[in-house]
Amino acid sequence: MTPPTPLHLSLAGQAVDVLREQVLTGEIPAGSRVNEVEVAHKLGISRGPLREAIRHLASEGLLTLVPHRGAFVPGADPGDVKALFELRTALECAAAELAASRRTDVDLVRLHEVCAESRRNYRSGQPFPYRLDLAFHQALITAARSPHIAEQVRLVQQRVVLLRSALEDDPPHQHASMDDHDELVKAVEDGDAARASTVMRRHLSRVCAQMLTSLNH
Amino acid sequence: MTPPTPLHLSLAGQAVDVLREQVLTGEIPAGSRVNEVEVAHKLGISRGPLREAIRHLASEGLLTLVPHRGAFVPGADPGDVKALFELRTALECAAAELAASRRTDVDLVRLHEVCAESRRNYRSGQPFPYRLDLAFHQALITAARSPHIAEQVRLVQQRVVLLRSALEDDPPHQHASMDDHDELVKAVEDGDAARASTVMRRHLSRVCAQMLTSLNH
DNA sequence: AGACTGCCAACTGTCGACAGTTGACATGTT
DNA sequence: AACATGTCAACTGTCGACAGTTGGCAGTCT
Repeated sequence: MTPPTPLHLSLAGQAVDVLREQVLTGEIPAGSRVNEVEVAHKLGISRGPLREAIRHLASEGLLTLVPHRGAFVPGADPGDVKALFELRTALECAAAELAASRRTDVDLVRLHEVCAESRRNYRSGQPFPYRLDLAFHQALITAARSPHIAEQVRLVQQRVVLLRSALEDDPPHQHASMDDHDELVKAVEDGDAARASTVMRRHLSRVCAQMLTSLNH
Repeated sequence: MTPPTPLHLSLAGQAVDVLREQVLTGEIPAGSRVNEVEVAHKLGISRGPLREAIRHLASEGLLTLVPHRGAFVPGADPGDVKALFELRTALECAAAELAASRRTDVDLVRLHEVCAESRRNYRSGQPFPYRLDLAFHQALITAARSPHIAEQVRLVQQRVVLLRSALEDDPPHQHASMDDHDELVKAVEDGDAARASTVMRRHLSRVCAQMLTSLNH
């Protein structure tokens, strides 16, 4: 059924997926080094494709390259966290504004859906899975309909996930986040771009502060 | 004088610089393909480092990769230009806000310097070099002191330069841009973040509209 | 004439091997 | 003992060659 379609991704592409997963889940812990021959052998490929995969992940900020030394999983530096959240705030506030002026009905349905699932999860007493938080922000940038902003948001959120994996998971303040999310959906629903941006900024500033305190134990 | 320092960048790094230059200046025209063996031979290197260079430029948006076909210099699509400027606006408005609240005296000196040179150039009757426009925006993001935002702005501006190289250069509206720049400096000097953001948004919206008209001849 | 089929050259994807550099350990010196 | 120097294994940077895929062209059939 896929005769001409190269169903099999290139080896480099596959390696990117596998490595990204391992880095984001902390399977390859922060600070550790990626040995080319070792990993290539483990993946059953040669060093060429693996190198391309490593460079790709480095361009996404998931690895840091040191000439003649190799690739390392970056750790969490408080100063860098603040700078990263400045970028995230710039991107997601803009996304919130655009979403407020461009959202369709299906976007709103999706946003309400995610919020409802969060509430359900909260009442069940279970810990707040980051999955739901990501789903919310994902739904928002979808509503913004700005492909370049969406791509950058994806990259930044990925780096935030990496930072979180380096933290001993403090359960996120689900209640505060849920309230922020609800308020955001309301602003987007009303088409109030300015309010959406303001709420997003407050939300992210709260999340950032929380991560910084987690960093100092 | 640089005994341990690997003064010579890696071959891949050198190739990145050379290729970036050739792509941005239009020496490799939009739509054309980059033949690996041919270019590698021309640069006197092997295909390995060249491939890494190509992938790197692709991650910067300066090349588009097609599996089993190779790398192409992307052309200018009006819809994409709008989306790109949405990203640029998000980033540079945030930078303008931050600059207004963080700028030091040396930042202000630099900003005034660039504006003054623009006025001098204008009075001399010469065409407005994009160099001065880039210098202004560069000075602004320096004043913002947000490394991640700065990096992303650099990448976006690079793509704008690529778009411009694909256009038959219409001289930019220097007068309007100069006024915008002056107004921006004033807002930054006053520490008025909201105003800086507003002016930047208007400025970029103007520049974007101008590029779109240039696209339709 | 037009459409389909099978071949072919060109190019990308991948591999294994060689060369140069780095950090660490061992040895010698003050 | 602390420091400087020499040596070495491990790893990255680079290269040339092979295999698989793509798009185009010639030839054939309707």
